[in-house]
Amino acid sequence: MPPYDPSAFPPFAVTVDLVVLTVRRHALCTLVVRRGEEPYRGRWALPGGFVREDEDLSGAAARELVEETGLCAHDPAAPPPVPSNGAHLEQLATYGAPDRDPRMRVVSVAHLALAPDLPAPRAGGDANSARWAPVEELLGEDVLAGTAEAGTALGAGGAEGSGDEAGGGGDGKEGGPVALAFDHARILADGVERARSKIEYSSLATAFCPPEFTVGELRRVYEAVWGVALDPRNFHRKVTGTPGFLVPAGGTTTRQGGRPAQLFRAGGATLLNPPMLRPEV
Amino acid sequence: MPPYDPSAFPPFAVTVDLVVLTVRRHALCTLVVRRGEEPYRGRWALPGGFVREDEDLSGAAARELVEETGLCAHDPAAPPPVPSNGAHLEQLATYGAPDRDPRMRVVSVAHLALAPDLPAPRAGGDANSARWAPVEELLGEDVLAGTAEAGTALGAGGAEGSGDEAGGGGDGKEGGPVALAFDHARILADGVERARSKIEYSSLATAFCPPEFTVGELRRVYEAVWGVALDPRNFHRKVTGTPGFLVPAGGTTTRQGGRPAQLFRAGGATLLNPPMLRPEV
DNA sequence: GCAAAAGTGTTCCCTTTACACCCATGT
DNA sequence: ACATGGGTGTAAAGGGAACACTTTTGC
Repeated sequence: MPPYDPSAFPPFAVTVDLVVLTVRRHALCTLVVRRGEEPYRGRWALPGGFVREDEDLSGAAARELVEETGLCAHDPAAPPPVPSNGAHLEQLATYGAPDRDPRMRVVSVAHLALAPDLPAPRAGGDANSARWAPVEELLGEDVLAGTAEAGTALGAGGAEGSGDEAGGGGDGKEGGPVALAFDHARILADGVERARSKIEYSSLATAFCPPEFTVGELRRVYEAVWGVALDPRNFHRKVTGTPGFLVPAGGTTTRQGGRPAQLFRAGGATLLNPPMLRPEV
Repeated sequence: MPPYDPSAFPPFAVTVDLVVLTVRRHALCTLVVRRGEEPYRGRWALPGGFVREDEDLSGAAARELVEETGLCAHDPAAPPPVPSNGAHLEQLATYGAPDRDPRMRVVSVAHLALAPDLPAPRAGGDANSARWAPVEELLGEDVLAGTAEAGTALGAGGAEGSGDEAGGGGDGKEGGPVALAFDHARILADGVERARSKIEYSSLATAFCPPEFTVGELRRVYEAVWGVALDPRNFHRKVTGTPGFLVPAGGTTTRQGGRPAQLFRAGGATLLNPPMLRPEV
């Protein structure tokens, strides 16, 4: 290791970028903000910002998350003072290619946040400069589920919510798949992949749900994130039979129509054993 | 996002640290180097160094790995020019607490490398300033396998290699578990945990083996990394029955004693499906 | 012959899967 | 009545754990 001479190492800017995922209208969505400056002015980007002098990395990520969404994140590795309101936050990966930002050398520590469906994004003052975008749109995921059949089970093509939302689809600049700024498409893809694999063996899928939820709602989270259709009967048996995954909350709800469903809260277990199995292909 | 004013963000030093793991004498070991300067002068630390101005993060990690071990790493995400000789290299996590280095603000992007057993570490010139240390020693892992029974299945207590090695055990300064410099114990623990879980569902365990190896040698890798004893018969059936995991290399060897064993090479598969199951408790 | 490591066959059991069937509500 | 989603029962198929048994070397 070379000696630590303050003039012997190149200075870097360090930022945190956030992949904030949620499930809206049966589709996996991520929070993007419109860039106001060059480069990539007008393009969508992941929210993020500089790490401050006195701040650790997860602290910076939690601060950005609050600023962008109002969510108080729960980072299992963070010290107690951070209040939790259900959102999950974890470090994803770090991106530092020399040319990833044309202006200077920037190393970005990306974080992954999972949140329940929120009313509407509140950007820094400007309302239409932030939106929840389906990841399928941003990544051009024709391969989201492999086959066309799975496409009928979920997403914009399904029967449940094709009505457009104000400010949602018609997003101005680009037509077709929207290209994210910088290397943010790569970061988003890595975050989505992490979420997809992590709900297999952990109870993290509950982070997409409100505090109380039904088995059916949890199943629809898995279906949206994985892009598959799951057998409701076997899913019910599986999740209720895994100790510590779900605890009954007492009430029932009929908000999905049909027979009233039991309400559950997330149990204490974080690791699922045996794991949920993601269908092949 | 605030505007990019070069004077508006605090400058950071960015380093890469390496968790280089290997299996020696049936124990999981990591490469540590003796620090020559303050702070932590004389203490063991993970190898690492500054990221250069024109270098990306995986490039810096690969360079450090060559400098410390002579290994040419294979990073699946890296561009072609990097030659592979069997070692595996991947990004682990990034550590950036404001006080992790008392002298300045340093963000370290830790990488995990898995290597076959090497003759001897070659530090930057100095021979006894680098060594392979059993992770058990560095982490005080009484909980390595949970029960005492598993301890008999492997490690220094086993029957196969209790003879001491020159320069190995008696390491000077500290008595008992050696405390690593900085937050390197945390980084090492994260790297070990990553390796332990990743060999479950990927073919990465072969990165600990020489180019040609037997099923028994591969099994001893799993036993050393997990700290458990595995049934040789079921293990054999499992790995030879997983398509793409192993391909016959043609010859046999008797270097382990007993009946000659078939030699294999790592197959093309990187993901194991179904995964290897780590015994509970 | 005996010890040691490599392989094969077989049995038991648990999980997953597929699907028939019943339950409780809204319209 | 009927559509919709919630929940239970059950039988077939697949994979893992445990272990008896055979094979091939060195001493």
